[in-house]
Amino acid sequence: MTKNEKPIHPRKFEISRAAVTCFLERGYHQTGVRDIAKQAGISLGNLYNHFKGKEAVLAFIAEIDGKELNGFIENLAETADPRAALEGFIDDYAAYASRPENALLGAEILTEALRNETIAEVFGKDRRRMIDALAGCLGRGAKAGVFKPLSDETTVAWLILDALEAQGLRSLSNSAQGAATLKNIRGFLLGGVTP
Amino acid sequence: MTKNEKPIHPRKFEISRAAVTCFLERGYHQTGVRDIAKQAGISLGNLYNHFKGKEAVLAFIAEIDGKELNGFIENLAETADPRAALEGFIDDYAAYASRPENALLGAEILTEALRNETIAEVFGKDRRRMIDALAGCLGRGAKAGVFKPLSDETTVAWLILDALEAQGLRSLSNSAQGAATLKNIRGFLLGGVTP
DNA sequence: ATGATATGAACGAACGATCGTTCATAATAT
DNA sequence: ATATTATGAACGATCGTTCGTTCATATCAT
Repeated sequence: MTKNEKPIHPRKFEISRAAVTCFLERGYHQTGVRDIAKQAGISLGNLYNHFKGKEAVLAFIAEIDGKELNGFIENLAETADPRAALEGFIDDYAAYASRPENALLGAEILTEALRNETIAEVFGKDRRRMIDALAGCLGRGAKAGVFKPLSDETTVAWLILDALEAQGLRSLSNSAQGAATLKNIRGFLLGGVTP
Repeated sequence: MTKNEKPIHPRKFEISRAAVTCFLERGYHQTGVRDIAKQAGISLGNLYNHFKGKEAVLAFIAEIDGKELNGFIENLAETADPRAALEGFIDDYAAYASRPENALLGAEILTEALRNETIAEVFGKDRRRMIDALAGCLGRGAKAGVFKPLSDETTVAWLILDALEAQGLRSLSNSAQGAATLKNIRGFLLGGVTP
């Protein structure tokens, strides 16, 4: 299934990178296809040779973005010590979520996903996998006795993700004292799972 | 300051209610002024007799929305027992945040606030007041010994708000088992502040 | 090697629709 | 009569998309 697809044209990535730049600057709906083409340095018509339309560009971006989560998923699954895995995840994902591109683009994709089923599907897929990996880590930790038993690991996993992402979004305007705040969030979350 | 302003024309509220309906259905940027006027049952031109423009409509909505938080703020400030205040807040705000109008409109306003300074200001004001009230509640509780001392009450206040709002947003697509999930969130949050 | 044919990337004019806003004017109320 | 409230045509701009076309390169037959 991974080999019978023809390789993706490099231009497609160039266009999607240009689109990201535009979406970050002005937002998805405020960005026109002409803006993307201009930013990519190509013609309007050529953009449509690589993408079915504007929505397809966002879907492609969301897909790439989703794949970026694989690193987190692997770390959660492969780190033997659940506590080390969780602490590592919190730090790494906090750093990821507070990078302006990720924070802004994530918000953009999330709000679009609220009304766009296509985007919702692409967006939700890897995200769901990450929640499962995080919940799995919590479950293993509870079984090993390093975490307190939780009645619903998935809910706590979402809560952790929510806290980190919301903080990342907030750090856009409050660029100061992000590190101190993160330390407090980390402390609260870890305190909540420690027996 | 509250009396030297002329009373707000009832039509203005009608228009803003119509706009809310449209924004919920299609989103802010996807909604045209004609949509709002039609939904309100008035002419296009007349809308501009009551609002300076489209953005002013959203700002008005954000302002009204912000005032809706006053009830929560008062409860947090006036309830003598900090624990009762916090528990009441979690339940009430969870119910508030999971109502589709509030969840969707909140997301809409938040993303717009990311790039629109006018909206950001209107949106952030009462929100900041609520965080302060919540943090104050946590502080009083810690002093009274019913909560554990927190190194930064404001950060925990944001975390509580984030968890409830994100869950509200999630309940839009996952309309089932919202009550059970909320109970788990509540448990985790309360566990985190209990000595 | 040479010419014929096929491929697909690139272009930008043009389309119809819709956008937010303005404005001259009509209706209504005081 | 004088404001106030209402109307919808009209404006210029921009929207996402389609279209016919060009052109360099690749494939193939001879």
